[in-house]
Amino acid sequence: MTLTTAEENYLKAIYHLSDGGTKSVSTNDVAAEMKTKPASVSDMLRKLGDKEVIEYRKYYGVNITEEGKKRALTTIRKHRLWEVFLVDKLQFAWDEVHEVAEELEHIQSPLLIQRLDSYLNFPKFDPHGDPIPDEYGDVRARPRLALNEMDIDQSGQIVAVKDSSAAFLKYLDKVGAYIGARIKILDKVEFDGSMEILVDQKKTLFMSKDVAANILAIQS
Amino acid sequence: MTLTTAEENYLKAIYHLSDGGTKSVSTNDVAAEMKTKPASVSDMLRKLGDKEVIEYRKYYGVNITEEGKKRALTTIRKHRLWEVFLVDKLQFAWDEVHEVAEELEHIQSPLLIQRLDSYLNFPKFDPHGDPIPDEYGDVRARPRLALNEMDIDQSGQIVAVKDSSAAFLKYLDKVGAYIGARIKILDKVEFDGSMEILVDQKKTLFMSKDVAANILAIQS
DNA sequence: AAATTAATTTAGATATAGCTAAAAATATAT
DNA sequence: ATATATTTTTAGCTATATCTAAATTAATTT
Repeated sequence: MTLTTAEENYLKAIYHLSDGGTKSVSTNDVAAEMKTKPASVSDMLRKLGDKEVIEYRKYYGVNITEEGKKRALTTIRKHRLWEVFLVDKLQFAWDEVHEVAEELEHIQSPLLIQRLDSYLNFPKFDPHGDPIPDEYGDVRARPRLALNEMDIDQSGQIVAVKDSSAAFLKYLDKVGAYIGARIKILDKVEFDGSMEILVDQKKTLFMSKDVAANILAIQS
Repeated sequence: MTLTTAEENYLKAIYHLSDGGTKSVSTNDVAAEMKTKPASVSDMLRKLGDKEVIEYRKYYGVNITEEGKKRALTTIRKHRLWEVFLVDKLQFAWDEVHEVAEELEHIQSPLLIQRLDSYLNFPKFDPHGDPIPDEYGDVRARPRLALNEMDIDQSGQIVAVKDSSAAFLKYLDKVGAYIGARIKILDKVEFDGSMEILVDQKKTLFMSKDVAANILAIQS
């Protein structure tokens, strides 16, 4: 059973909204995520239900099935591998890759993805720090915490952002923070939660608690 | 004015059938090329005419416009660059790339193509030996001749095939001929036109005139 | 428990891209 | 010049994916 591009996009949205299939999702939430109307969503849910990638009970929202989860993870895997390709090989900035990857993820060729994975050296994370599911849909997430949750003198590496709006990504770029940067917490101001952070052992950065809360790191 | 994937495919077919825009093309020919019905083609020609990429006079076939030529060449450029990527970087065989490139060519991102071109070192020919149009649609074809048109003792390099059916490509692979192979004509049999050819200064190949006529080379 | 509000579905549109069958236009043969 | 054959177009239908407006169901108040 093949899915159209539109169906794949809906399924991916449902997978994300359901936190990886752990909770059910409402028609309205899907409509908001897909930037479309609830009426269009109802139609699509019926179709996805017929194809047995979701379980659909009218008026009571949807749950993703095991088959649906597998399909969604394949699409996510393809999206993230293409993002790695664009950044590592074609010198795209990490805030420029999303739209193109959104198109590339729908190319149908298991061989292509297998070869791409190998060509990129089997990366485990995309340029935003999100984990890349393996061929079987297994994901190894690493424990991440926001910078404002780290203590003074702790060191680590930036691996992701919570807010991936273009505005925020541009700001990070400007101040010299990036995915992969090694960081150390130099100081935390009790009063407002703002922080002083050492980046790559040379640059010192001041940031508000709001900014710090949107940057995720792994400890080292 | 953007074209849909289907429109891009029709335009590409019309470009090829018209020999690069030098002659007009009939509805029936387009239908045969696109493996669809003439009725469907009529509809599409009206649409492409409205978008001014072809000039369409009912019952008298179509001519591609300058704008249409530019669009078709962009699609061809993308297709061929992706083919180079698949063969050079992802170890695809040259007879496996067509279908995937047929999908990849529709990805919309001028930046992507510019970067891909640079990443591949601005290749001038695809893995089948066909020329890759530059950003402005310029194509530099090199004079090619079929092996059966070459004389004894002439040397050259295989750059393309006329018959690119899977069967023929597989046969070439099997006997050790490939795009890029250096060749030398050792002997030609008057009686049936069959030939003896030295490949890469080591392997000797016997081939019928029919096979030789389907392999194109440049002289050196 | 009835009324109101919110969420969701259905009904009836539109646009794209295809199809078949019938009609119309062009080309060819007698 | 007329008849026949070929080519092409039109008309009307199907499927996907969207929409708006109306109807229905579920949830919340009073």
